[in-house]
Amino acid sequence: MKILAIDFNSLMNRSFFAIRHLSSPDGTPTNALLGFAKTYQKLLNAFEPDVVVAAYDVHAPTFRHKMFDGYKGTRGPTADELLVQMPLGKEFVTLAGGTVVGIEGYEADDILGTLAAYADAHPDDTCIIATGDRDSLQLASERVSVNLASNKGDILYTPQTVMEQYGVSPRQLIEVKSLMGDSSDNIPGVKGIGEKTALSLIQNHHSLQEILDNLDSISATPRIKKLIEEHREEAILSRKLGEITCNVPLPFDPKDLTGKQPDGPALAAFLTKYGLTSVLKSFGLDEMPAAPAETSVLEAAPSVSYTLIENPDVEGTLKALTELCFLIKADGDTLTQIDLQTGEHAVARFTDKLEEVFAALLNSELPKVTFDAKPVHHLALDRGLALKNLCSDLKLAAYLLSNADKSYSLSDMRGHYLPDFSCSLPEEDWDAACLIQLNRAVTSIISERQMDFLYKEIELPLCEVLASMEHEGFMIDERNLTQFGEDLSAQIEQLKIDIIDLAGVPFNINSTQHLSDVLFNRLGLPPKKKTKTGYSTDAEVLESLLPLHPIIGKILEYRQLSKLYSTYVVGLKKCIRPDRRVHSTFNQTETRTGRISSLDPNVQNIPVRTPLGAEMRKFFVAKEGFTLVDADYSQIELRILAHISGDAHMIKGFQDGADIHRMTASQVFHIPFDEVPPELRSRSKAINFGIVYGISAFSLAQDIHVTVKEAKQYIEDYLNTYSGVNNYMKESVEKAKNLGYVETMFHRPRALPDINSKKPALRGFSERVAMNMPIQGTAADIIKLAMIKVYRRLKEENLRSRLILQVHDELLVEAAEDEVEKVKEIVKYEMENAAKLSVKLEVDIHDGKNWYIAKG
DNA sequence: GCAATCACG
DNA sequence: ACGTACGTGATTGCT
Repeated sequence: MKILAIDFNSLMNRSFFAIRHLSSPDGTPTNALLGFAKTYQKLLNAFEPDVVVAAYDVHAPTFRHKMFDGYKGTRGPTADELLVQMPLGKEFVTLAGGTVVGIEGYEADDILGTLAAYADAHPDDTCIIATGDRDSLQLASERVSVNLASNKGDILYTPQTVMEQYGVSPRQLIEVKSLMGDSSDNIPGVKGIGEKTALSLIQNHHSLQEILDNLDSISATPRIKKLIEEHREEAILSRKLGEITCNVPLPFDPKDLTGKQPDGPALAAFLTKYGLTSVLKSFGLDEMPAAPAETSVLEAAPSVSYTLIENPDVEGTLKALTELCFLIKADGDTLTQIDLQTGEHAVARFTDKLEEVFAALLNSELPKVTFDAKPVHHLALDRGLALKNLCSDLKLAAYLLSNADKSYSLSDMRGHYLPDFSCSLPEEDWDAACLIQLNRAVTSIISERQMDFLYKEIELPLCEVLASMEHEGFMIDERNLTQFGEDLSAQIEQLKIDIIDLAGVPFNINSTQHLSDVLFNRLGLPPKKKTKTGYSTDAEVLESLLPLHPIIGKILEYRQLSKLYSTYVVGLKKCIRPDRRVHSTFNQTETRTGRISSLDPNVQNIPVRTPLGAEMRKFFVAKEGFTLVDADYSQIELRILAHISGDAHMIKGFQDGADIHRMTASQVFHIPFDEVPPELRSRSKAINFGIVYGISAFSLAQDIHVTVKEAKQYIEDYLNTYSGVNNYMKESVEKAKNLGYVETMFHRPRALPDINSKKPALRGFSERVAMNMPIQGTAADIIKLAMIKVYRRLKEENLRSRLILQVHDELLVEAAEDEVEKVKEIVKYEMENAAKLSVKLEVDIHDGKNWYIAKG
């Protein structure tokens, strides 16, 4: 049997960069697909294999890493344009009679290696490896040859040709690489040794091991010997990294592989759909009856002919569909228009009997696709309906794939994922006309990036939970809030009088410029730090000036009270609706880390840290007959750090210790747990926080009021104690530098375009983000999972209690009084079991009639 | 529309 | 030599 083993990613990648931008009429990029299909055809003709296996990577390097090998053009195509085509390439292989295989945790190389090893072990079998990557040359053997695609045409490598070109055997290429390294694969090698030196060393001494064993006697300059000695460990590591794995657990036994004929009609339809007529001909399918009349339309017209039907029969329209791709427009709660894409080139527009259409649409069991589902959930909630079986929300998809954007729109998405989309409808109708195609493109990319779970099991179901929380709202005790405001207002007036009296001149205390003039010019107080526009008057500066003048204390008090008054009393009152509740909006597509944000009003920053501020929470109350249940994760970010770094000391700390900051002080400073002085505990707490944020000695010093030198020493002691944490920090930054992004446990990515910047400030910032985002983001992923589980249980168990709020590590339920114990049990269980980590997740839970009490 | 400040995790 | 903690939103003043 002759096996043709294709490095799918490598050849798709090459085709993508080799062929100028092309796309099918619906705007789907097709250049990589076309190049790959042609290459595939060429390989079939050249080698006439019995079976074809296309192996793909199921690991991180699919995104950005290897992606940019060989990219030298001036235009900046994004990785997304290639990723969209990956599933299409796989579909092509399947239709053309090949077998597609990818294995979690392995790269395509390893699968090719395993197939090569199979051929090596079976005298009747041979294997041809088709790739664009020289790494695979090490696989060449008596019955395995490597067809390397290159700019000068393909070259077929056998052990003889490898020997002729490199002067070493294929297997020895691994030894060569252990010395020279490979920057694209992040294999270090020996710094200072390049290809020439590495080849000559291996030609003379055969293997890395031999060189290391006989370092004194080898034929090399003293400089080279010194380099090898210094980088001995890296070389040994590189030797391991550079060898392709040849024992991957394949999902099939190679001996069972049988040659399959192409599925002619389906292949013809596929190639036609994507406008690949030249490939159609080379497969001899251009005469096939399955090729529909569309061909001519596709090739002739730059814009595809679409139909838009107004107000067709709803039931009849839905009956013909397998998936509902729709957009709903509303003015407040009034429906104004519903668009439904009824085919790749057809849109139905409803403007009449909208309530009926809406109900029919929502009641349908079909999978649903839309852009921005939360408002649709609201429209449904207002009507006692539910949006079921939502399988894609393109706004959420856009956010997951690129969370750096300020806003998301279908038009931007077309520009990015379907760059040449065009159709015969007026441009204002394109949003409704592109849903099917856009959904296909983005869901492909989400799968390629291992983000299916994040998308389908976290963000999509969360959307309904957030809609419900917004719908429920939070009851405000307006009477007592107003009273509190009046008390504040009176105090503020008195403080104003006192301050102006002490200043000796009337001025606007709210103006930092006027205040700065009074403090630093008129009263002659010493300025501490500058802002862009002048001297700073922030709380830190004022506190340092406290002993110098009685006005300072008054200003600090004024600031605190006016913040409470303007933001939390006046601001909050503006948001109270007739149901006596505030209905915040929870934004699911805002943050770079995956957290949600809250606005109008922001219920995630209600005061709590100062005694007076915490009073505010007494006005956030449960309705009649209900109680608030408040649950918060204990130290979730540090627990996640312990888990993802695998640091043994920190994990042990969490297993033994009730008080992690004391535990840290004890472990870092070698003091018995019970004898840690308060000062060291408090410093350790600051270090723990700093570590999570991506620490710098300067900032830590400023935070805990020690010298930078001392802070540096603390960090050093900390990282020596928690060496696993130290390694995690280094690896995360290293990963960011290589891949251009970092990600959470659930594969939520964050791009870091400045990570390799020459500007120290930009680079430093990106490095800190690389350390922090996976931690903060994983915590966000986990609490989102907990919210979904709590929401579902409250619903399934027919409870009247409702989830009403999330504050990053805290959930709040408005619980019916007779359900409180049940609710506490559910919330605690679901939060603690939302994810399985190597340390326990612990939740503190309390209840009370208002938020102040429920906080515990 | 930005800068400064301060509220939260 | 350089400027520093990570992530948000609301208010106020000023250009």
